[in-house]
Amino acid sequence: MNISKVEEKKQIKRDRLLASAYALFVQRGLNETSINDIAEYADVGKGTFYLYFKDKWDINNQVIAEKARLLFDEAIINADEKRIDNFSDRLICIIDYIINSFIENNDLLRLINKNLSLGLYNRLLSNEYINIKDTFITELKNYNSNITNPDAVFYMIIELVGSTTYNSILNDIPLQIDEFKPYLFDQIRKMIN
Amino acid sequence: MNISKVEEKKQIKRDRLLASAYALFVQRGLNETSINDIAEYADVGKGTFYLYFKDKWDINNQVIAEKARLLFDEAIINADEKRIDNFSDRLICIIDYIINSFIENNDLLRLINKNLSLGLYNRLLSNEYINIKDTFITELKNYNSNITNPDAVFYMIIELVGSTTYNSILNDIPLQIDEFKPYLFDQIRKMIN
Amino acid sequence: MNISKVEEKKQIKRDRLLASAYALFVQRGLNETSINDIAEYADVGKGTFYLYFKDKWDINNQVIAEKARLLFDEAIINADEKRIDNFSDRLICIIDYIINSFIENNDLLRLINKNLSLGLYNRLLSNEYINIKDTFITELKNYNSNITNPDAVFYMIIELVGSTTYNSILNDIPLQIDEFKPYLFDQIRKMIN
Amino acid sequence: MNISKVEEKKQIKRDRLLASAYALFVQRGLNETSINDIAEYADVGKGTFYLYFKDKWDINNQVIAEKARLLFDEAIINADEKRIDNFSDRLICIIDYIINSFIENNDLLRLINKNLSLGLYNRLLSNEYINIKDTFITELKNYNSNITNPDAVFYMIIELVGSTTYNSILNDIPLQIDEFKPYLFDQIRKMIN
DNA sequence: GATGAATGAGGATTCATTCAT
DNA sequence: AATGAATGAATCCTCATTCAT
Repeated sequence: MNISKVEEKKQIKRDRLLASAYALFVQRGLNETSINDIAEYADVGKGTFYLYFKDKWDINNQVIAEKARLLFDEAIINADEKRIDNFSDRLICIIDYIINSFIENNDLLRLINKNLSLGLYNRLLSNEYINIKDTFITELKNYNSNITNPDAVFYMIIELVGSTTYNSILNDIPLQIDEFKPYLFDQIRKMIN
Repeated sequence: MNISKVEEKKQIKRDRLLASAYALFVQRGLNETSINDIAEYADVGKGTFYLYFKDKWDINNQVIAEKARLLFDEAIINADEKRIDNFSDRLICIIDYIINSFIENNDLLRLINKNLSLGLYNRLLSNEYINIKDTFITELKNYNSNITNPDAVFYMIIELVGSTTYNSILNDIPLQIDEFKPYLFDQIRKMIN
Repeated sequence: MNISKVEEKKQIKRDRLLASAYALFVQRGLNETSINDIAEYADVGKGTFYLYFKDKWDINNQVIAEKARLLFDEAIINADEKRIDNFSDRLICIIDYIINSFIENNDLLRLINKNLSLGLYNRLLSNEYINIKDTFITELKNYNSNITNPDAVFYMIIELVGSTTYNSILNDIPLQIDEFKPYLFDQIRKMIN
Repeated sequence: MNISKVEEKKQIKRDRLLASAYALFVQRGLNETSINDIAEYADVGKGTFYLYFKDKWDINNQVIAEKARLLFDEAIINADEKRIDNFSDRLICIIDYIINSFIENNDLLRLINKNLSLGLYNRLLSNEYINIKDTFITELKNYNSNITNPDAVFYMIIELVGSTTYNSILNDIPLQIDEFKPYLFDQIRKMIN
């Protein structure tokens, strides 16, 4: 069909721009990347950029959103495949998968960690496909009915993992990630028990 | 003496520039503030800026360092005055003081949170006057000899507090800071016990 | 017939583009209107514009020509209907009609006044349907055979009316148009007598 | 003196930019001249332009204002030197001087005629040094006390001269300027009598 | 004939940095 | 030491125009 062919081409351009932006943001950082750079690297006209994105921050958000969603999806699928019944084990499994992905892809860690704004962050956690937060909270309540505020627990886990793994993976602070993981997971188990 | 008078004048210029930078960074953010802006707001020649600072990032680090050190100092002095013997209570007291300062001064919270790079961060924790980290670790060991890695605990506490309070104070997420505090402090006590 | 239907459709597109250009030129001015704007406002593809017009200045001229011709035609028809025999009265009547139209439609006044180039101007005065200038000159000669150069008189009248009414209508300078008219008409009568 | 030397240098840059803008506007027109062009032609850094002018329209207005004022001043000085007592002769003398200047400098005519906005126009007529309009009106009243509205007469003369000479000088329409002058001056005399 | 995606030339503007005074 | 005029690289963004569908 004609229409789909045009749409397909558009999708390709858009994808090329996203990939280009990802590569450059990761390489040099957002501030040091110009729209010119992105278009050039994507082998696309400068004006084409503006057909798909408003500005640098727009494409940055979309890049992160896409990458982060992909990562979450994979982590959950992986946990599903392992058919772990116990909630706390399942949670650790998901977190472990994400941490391992970051270990293998430091650039992604850097990008997500540096640029995740609150708005984007919340959109990610409750997107149309998988409402991560609600699922977690429901499951946590079943698992441990003593917890007075599952919401608070959820956020503390997210923030604790997010902020500590960054320095552990990239700078071995306070410990190398492999050594740090036991302490982190131990802490998480304490939080939900 | 003449020399001291000159030194004094220089100090005044430097302080004016730091104050100006703080005001503008807080108001518009680092990216949207130019060196021209800083010099103008400080009522100082544009060239004068370069006599005291290398570039925008240099003055930014110095601004944050100064403000953060001041805050830590106050927090510790305050705890000292209260003569709390119990380690965990003392720790909570210090953290509470810092959180309360952030509640009263959201701009400072925003500035520190957004711009605290690892290098600066570590310099702050172990500056010449007060080695916060070492003091903490020594005291923690005395308090609970079962803890295998006090370093890891220290970092987890720092990161947990840093990342959760930001959203709690500014966006009431997951809860208003006053409601969130009990959960946070509870968590910290768990960590060191 | 098919052919006429196609022609009709083409005419509709062309008219839509002209109307769109008129609206936008009047609203924002020529410089601030892009071809994209015109096509979009006309609800027509961007490429379609180029099937009917060469560029912005082309459509601008056509817009003005159309609007101005319409105005002249109306003014003359109106004078004809009134069956005024006396030449000077008839002339004033025509001018008065045009001024009144401008009073009611300031946008048109602005558009014509700002963009009337000499070439366009002369084309208007001597278009295929009504040769305004020649008619005037012939009638003027009959009316007052003492006038040595009717051409010069014609131009002076045209220019005097054109330039003074603009500021009078839009800015009340030197007077409101209603107060200014007597002086202007008086002057015109002097010119042809 | 130091200060005056710096100020002098600044004045030179500003003048170079004005001269450059004049040359280019006259040559290619305002729309076809970029700020880059102006700076380059003035042999000045691109950024320097912005130290002295806001944008293209700003410098354009200043160019015209300067040139027009110069012209008026010259015309009046010239008339003063001739010591013509009779008001109508003096007026014609001034207008004649201006027209002759335009004949010798068509570029100036084009520039002023195309870009004289109302605001600028009024500022010119009543600048701090010579209030042309007020002087005219006072003198006209003395000359002919029968005139009911000298203001209206003044404007009509200005507009008539301005608009007819443009086409006469540049396009010989309706007549060459030398042939046209008698008709124009005759008309002006009629207006004030 | 109609469309609108793609392009890249071109223009406006900002700003870090230098340097003569 | 202090200044601020001068600079031009760098960047953003618009828009006329083309051309494949």
